[in-house]
Amino acid sequence: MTTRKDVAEYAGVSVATVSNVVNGTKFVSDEIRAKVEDAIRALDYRPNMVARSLATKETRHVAILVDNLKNGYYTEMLEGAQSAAVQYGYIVSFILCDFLNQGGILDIASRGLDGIILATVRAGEVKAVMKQTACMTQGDLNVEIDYAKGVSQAVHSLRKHGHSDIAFLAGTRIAEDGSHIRWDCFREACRKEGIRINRKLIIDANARQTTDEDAGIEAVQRLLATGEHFTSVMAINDLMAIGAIRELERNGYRVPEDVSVVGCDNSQLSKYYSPSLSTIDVQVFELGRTMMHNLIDVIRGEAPGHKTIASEYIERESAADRS
Amino acid sequence: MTTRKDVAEYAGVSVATVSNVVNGTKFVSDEIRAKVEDAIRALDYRPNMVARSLATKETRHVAILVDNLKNGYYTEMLEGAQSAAVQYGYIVSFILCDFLNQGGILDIASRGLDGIILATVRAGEVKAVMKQTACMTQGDLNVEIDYAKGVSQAVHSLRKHGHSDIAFLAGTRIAEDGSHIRWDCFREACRKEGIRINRKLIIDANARQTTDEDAGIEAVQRLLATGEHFTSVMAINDLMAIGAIRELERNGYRVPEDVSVVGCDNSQLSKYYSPSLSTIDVQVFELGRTMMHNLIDVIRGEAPGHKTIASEYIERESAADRS
DNA sequence: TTGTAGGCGTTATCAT
DNA sequence: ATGATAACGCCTACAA
Repeated sequence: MTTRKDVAEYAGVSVATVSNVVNGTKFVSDEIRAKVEDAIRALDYRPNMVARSLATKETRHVAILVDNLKNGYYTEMLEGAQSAAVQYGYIVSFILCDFLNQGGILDIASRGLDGIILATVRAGEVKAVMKQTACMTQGDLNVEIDYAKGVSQAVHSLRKHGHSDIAFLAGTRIAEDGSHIRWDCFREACRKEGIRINRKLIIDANARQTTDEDAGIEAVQRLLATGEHFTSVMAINDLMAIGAIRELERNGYRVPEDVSVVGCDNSQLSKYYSPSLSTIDVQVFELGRTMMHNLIDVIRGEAPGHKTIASEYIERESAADRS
Repeated sequence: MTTRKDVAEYAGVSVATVSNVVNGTKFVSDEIRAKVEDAIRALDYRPNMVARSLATKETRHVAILVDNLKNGYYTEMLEGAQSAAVQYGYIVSFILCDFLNQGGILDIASRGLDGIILATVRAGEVKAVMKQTACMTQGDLNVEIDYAKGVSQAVHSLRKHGHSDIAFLAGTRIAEDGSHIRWDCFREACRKEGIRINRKLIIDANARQTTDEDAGIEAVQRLLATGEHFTSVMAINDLMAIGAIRELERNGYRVPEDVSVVGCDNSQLSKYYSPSLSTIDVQVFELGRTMMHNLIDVIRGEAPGHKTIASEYIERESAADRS
């Protein structure tokens, strides 16, 4: 491995000068700069990031902590995050929450990461332990998702399809992962559209810890048990929506002929499921990109700008006029 | 940040001794060891990985290079890889091929990564450039996938369902991503089952560069154009299979009543698609886990053991007796 | 404008 | 069984 010293000797200058041309730290005369650059080329020199990190306390290495990679939401966010990171010369590691327990946290603390994005329900838990590194959630990074637009488009569309009795499947993590925002948006959208919300059609806080397909099934069971009248269902995410459809069909309801169903996230599934799922698309790639962008701002001591991520209702087969 | 020197002073020993108890490098008397351990606890000392890396030339930081994260195949592999890495104290970064062009390669070369797993079609391209780091493909790491089992189970099942005219949608990257292995397995399976392969039903090397849903659609169009008789279709992956189903249905064929369709990969989609897709499950998590395990072996100078990853046919709705 | 030298936190080689 | 101390490759005052 060729070091900066090699380059200095080859070019007949001091190591400091090499540093200065590599980093542009100080002004270097054109003549010497050329000599150094030639030497760098000739020796195929590449600065050693590890040594640089030791000296500067800056690794240009960040991480993003996610619950899992099965959910397209997270992977798209990772892609977005990487797209921003690479632009600034940062390398990004992913960390799965599951492995955090296995002694992982402490290990991470010693790696000198410049920052960590916490894209997990367990953000608080992590923050409490990791004092060494800047651990930032979506909120800390000053980026928010404008669910209002997509949700209100969805509610508007449902109303135009003749639905006024809308059930809402909220899932359980209502306070932690931002789904309460969707609920707020839903309420607001109904108000705007002049739709009266029937409290009994709000299926809230179920027993299970996740908002997956089974949660959707269970929610519909509880919904049907109420005996209340409804013609459409909005779910907190696509998986719950799919579970809902499945359970509705099992009970003899046709979707969308009898009941319209709307999900949230525009996951890959929603497009391929049958009936294809009407859902709310959130620009998750952009979300990831912005979070990383802002994290790097924070690392550099700048205040992160505020950004709002757009959402949009996408209508597919699962929502339509009642037949 | 508390350093080793702080610990040494606090415990009244030398820095070298602290190292020895931290790393277990040399024998340390119980008495002194206890003092050091107390100091470590009292000062909440954590060794600095960056400094350690500079001294040892070992970062315990690896990367895995993937084409994208949209494909569940890759994300499951990442999860598997991480599960092994964390066990040995390695942190893993992911790198998307797309961002490699944007000056990324050189940046990576200087980070002192201990190793990189190349899970991409463009492996050769990368290997040529990255001489600094150990770049290893699945083959280099001595792990292979036993497609034969799953494929032969599938063919066997199709035969029992009364299918003997099986079309095979091969896609285009037949030489690069291991799909030719599936083709070999298919041939072998047919031989074992006594099924004669009709060459005209092998839809090979299409114009497009990808093996996605559209490729499946196009393949079926070409298949139908041959005018040959067939009652079932095997596709190189799930997305192509779904495209195939779509195009078959558009042409008035019912799946599985008229034509049975089998995919490959057991992606999340295959379970949710309607009709749910019969497919071949490959233990991709285990694949990722083993690759990382073997990579770490290589890093440590040991020869990676050979491992075969299992595959298994999973029958769902899309394959059945002809009606 | 360029060079010198001390320090970043560890490891590892020698002495003791 | 411990302790000094020179690397590791780079950055950065401070000198020249």
